Amino acid sequence: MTGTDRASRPGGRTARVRADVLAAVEAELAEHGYDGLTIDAVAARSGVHRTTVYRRWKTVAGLLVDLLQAGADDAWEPADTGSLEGDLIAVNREVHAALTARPSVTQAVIAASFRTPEAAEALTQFWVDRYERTAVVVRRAVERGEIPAGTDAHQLLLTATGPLYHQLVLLRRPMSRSIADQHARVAAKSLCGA
Amino acid sequence: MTGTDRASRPGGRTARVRADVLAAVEAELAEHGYDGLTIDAVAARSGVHRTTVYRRWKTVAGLLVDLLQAGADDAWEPADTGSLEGDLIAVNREVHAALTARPSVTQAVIAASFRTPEAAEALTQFWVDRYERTAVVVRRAVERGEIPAGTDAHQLLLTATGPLYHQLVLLRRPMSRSIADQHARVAAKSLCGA
DNA sequence: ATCCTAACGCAACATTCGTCGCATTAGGGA
DNA sequence: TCCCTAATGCGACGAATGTTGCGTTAGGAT
Repeated sequence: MTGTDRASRPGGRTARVRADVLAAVEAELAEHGYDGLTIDAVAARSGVHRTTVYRRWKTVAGLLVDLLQAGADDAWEPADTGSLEGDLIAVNREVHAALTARPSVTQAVIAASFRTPEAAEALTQFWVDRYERTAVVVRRAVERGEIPAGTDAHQLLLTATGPLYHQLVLLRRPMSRSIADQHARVAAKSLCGA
Repeated sequence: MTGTDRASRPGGRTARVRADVLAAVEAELAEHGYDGLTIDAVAARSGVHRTTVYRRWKTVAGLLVDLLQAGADDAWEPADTGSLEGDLIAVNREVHAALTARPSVTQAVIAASFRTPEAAEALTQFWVDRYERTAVVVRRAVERGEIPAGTDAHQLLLTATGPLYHQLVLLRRPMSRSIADQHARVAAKSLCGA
């Protein structure tokens, strides 16, 4: 026996179908937004049959989850600017760019996460991973002596990014990049009273 | 001529139907959450016919919007504790309670806002109103001399409440009340470097 | 008390959504 | 090259969702 997984065939056609479908998802997303994202429309545009899409991705949210994972940058890491404030500003600018892009895949995935638990779980895992990686900016700040050793990295990052997500995603109001920077500065100085 | 709106009849039966339907919405929400909230189920429970619900509320989101507006407390105003920090802590505790309640009508309406533009608009208006009313805590702090006169109230409130919404709604992770308090304190002291 | 009509109930219809059984195609190993 | 079968295509089906036309009921004004 070979010992490999017998029940999979990720070869040529399967990969091509996946690429076509995900491309169609992105295109439909750009044209009609998340609301107009239908399995039928994706199937029609990609040239793949409805049934195939249903079988492999199950739901609209599943399509977006796959798109999210396909586009996940495994090599991502936060910028190192030399100061906590600079690092947090860089992080906030990335978040700001992702949320104000048109169309925003991030916004679409967030919307999907409110429909099916699978999408919610995938998005949560994505963010857990991202916030864990970003925690290094706090550790570097501790090593530089900018902030005390016991600082809660997640809470600090939440202070920086939370206002952006709330304003741009939930309140659905605009936010300038400079205001986003200011929230990063507030977070960086949030320990001055401690 | 009377000059009143001729095309409306908000009388007895109409009001009763509305009350029954909204009560059914709340009950269904409590039992099955937002996912299990179906127009058919609401109609069946309320004893009102499907068609009537479709005609008056159109969508599931419309039902929640109406529930939100019906439950909007027009007399609401933030607590006055005597200090900016105390006021912000009180605000954050209200937000925390609303988001961690089970079932949370707020969470349900947020989910609905990602489905139809009408729900999104209603929720945005609701929050705009709430944040405007809450701005009085900042004005009081300015009068007491706690913070400078030019302080941006919305930005300050965003610093306090943003992390809560992000953690509890988008990241879908728990947050203790004491951490919520801490975010309020961070916001209150966010101007120490200015 | 009587009339008008907005709002509602009812049933049939149309559409969309998701599933199932079976035939066909095309990787990939022997 | 040949064979096996995973993956896809295809059409039909059932269920859920939303719509329409029409008859009936009950506010509310006269």
